[in-house]
Amino acid sequence: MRLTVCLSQPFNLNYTLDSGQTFRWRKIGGSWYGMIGSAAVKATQIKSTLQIESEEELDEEVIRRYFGLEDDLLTIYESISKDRYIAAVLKKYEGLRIVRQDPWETFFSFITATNTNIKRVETTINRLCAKLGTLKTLNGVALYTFPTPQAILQYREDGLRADGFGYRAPWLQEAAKVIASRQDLILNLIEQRYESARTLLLQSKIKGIGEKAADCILLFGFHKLESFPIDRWVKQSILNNYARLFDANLVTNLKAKKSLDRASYNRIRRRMIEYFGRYAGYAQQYLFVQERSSSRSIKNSNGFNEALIPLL
DNA sequence: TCCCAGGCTCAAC
DNA sequence: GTTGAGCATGGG
Repeated sequence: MRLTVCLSQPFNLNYTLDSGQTFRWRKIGGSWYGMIGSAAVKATQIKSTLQIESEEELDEEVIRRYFGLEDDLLTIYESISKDRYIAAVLKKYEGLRIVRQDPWETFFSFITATNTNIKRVETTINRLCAKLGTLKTLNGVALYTFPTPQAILQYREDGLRADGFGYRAPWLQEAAKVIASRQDLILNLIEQRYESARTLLLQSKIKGIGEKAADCILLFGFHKLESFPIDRWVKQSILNNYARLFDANLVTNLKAKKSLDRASYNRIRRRMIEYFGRYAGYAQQYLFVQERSSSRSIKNSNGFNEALIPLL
């Protein structure tokens, strides 16, 4: 099956799939290979079209929905352009969209992503999919479905530990158990708006899902666009660019401590949502990408931050 | 060898 | 309610 999706608004496939929201898409020769549901998909952007190739029948609506193409990005940009800095970052990564991933995969991925780095999340999760998922080959590229909660349960804690998930193994087991036994949770999370969905998710008391993981799950798995996850990078971006929004005590405290306590996390989260508005999640993702890239460029240069120069 | 990575849990105060 | 140690693992 081949499909051409016309893009009437900004979209950048590279920025979108290389922004730390997803862990399984692979870029091979200008095209991206990945899974949308149980369908292996090859996606190629040619100017303002998105070319889709798959063995399965895929509705254009499914593609649009997955890549967040139904978001009115121009309106979102207008809504979150609150200052010169964010405006410059939005310009730099124009077309980066929040995708709509499978909720269960998002649960699993962001429990795995706690206190580790993206590269390792990618390797461990892809390794697990190759073991427990169903193989789908597209143009000779091996792709796998994401293991069901039942498959994870059957694999047991020891299996996950052996595959490098470390102390998260029992948490992932617990998450699989909850998702397998309580379909109502997913349905309620889909239905509820951000704040109440967040409360519901944290009330589920699944271990490994704290403040930050919950926000990632709601943003990337349920498209709650208010959600503003604060990891180490976003925290750094806030210290660098938005300290003025907070009282000096909080800022001093933030600089001193490595990890963010629950109360501070929620204070910052609420303030940033208040500042950026109902599409705060989009602002967050652009700040995240910018902060990571500028950190890398510092390492690659002579202590001079090149990435920020063209911004301001 | 120590530090860090899309943090979180749990015990102690 | 707040704080801080401890946590699996691999890469720099």
